[in-house]
Amino acid sequence: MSKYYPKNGRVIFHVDMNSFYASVEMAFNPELKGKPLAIAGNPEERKGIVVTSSYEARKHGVRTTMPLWEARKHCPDLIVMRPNFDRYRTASKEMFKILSDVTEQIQPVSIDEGYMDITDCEDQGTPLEIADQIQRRIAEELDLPCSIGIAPNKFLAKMASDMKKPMGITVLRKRDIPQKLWPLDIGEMYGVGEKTAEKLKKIDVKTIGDLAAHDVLQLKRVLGINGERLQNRANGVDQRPVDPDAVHEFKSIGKSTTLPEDTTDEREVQQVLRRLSSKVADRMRAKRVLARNVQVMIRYHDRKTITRSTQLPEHIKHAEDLFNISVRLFDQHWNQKPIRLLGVTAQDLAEEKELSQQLDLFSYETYAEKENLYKTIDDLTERYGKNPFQDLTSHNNNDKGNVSTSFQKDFLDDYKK
DNA sequence: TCTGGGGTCCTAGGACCC
DNA sequence: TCTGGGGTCCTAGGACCC
Repeated sequence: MSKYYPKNGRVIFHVDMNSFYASVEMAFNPELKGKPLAIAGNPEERKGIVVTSSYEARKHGVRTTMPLWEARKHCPDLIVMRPNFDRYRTASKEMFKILSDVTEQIQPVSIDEGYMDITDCEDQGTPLEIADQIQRRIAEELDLPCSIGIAPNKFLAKMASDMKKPMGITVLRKRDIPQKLWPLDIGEMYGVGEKTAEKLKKIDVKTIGDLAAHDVLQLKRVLGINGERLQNRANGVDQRPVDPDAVHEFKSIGKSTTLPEDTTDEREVQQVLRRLSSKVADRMRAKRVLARNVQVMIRYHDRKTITRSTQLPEHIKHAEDLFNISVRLFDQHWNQKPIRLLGVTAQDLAEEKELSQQLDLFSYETYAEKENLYKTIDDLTERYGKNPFQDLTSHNNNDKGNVSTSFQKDFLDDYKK
């Protein structure tokens, strides 16, 4: 068995759920199986783009980020559903629970994929046997398909899981690279998007193999430090460890929304910023973090997007502080043109417990009060024509979408059937 | 009839300090 | 008389991923 576990190397899995949202809906309602299904936002609110689609829908040309009207043109029988994020989160947790029966060395990357380091799992079988067992359990217990890549590092595992879908298991060893990796179009490579692919094709790098063999100095001139890194990956070199803690280390928490219609109405903007601030604050509280930087995002009618941020003298956590600061940033930078999207993001986060000593001194006091930004609610009322915090409390209660607890139980019961 | 929302990482320039 | 160079912080924006 030990020959499958090289002494001086790692064995990394990349587990990738296949068309995850659509598959969860099919597990939830088996009548949807085999039908062309798309998960999409509401077109009435200008959010009607395809987030995920089933393989049947893809056969007809439906693609992720395609506007719904275009998807329907390709596939008139398309069944369209709004996303049910609570369902997806529940299914995701169950999926990672199955992975954690193999090893604790798991790094979730998103709701539907993660890396595993199974180097020390020799006692559980060969890598292929372990992958097969994981795939079978996820299929049998959750009724969900996944693909698994097996490789000596994260990059190769990621590329491998992409090679056979759905329900594939692909081994990509170093010696397989020339035959399996290098022929692929450069645009297929993880880390190479539209812009980078364009730049690379201009210097005659058309496949991953071309990248592997190209003059590194020219790559660095064209792509900066990323050129060298991408070339290393193309040669199968990637030292990044599987880091189970990475998922807890939040760098930012943001919330943004496309408005139902473009607006220049400052009152409306403030209402939206208030709602966004409140949601961000809710999530900060849930994760017990505070922020020392606030960023607003404004997207205009022509989709030109600006971000403006400010560093604060101390950490904040209250919705009204986020709101005050984002309104101030907005006022300072809005060019008076119609707005399509607004966003509020909390950055430079710190854990509450690490700040608790300082916090004890002023935890009941808001940053706005402390800095005398607005001395009283009356000042605010005067400024905005209305107390902007008035319905903040009721909003918090109404707007959590917290149907989940009993609902998740139902869903799990359904799964266990 | 276009093109969501959640993130991360990197770069580059200016301010400021030594 | 005629301006170096390194380091850090802050801000804005680009690119990428799912």
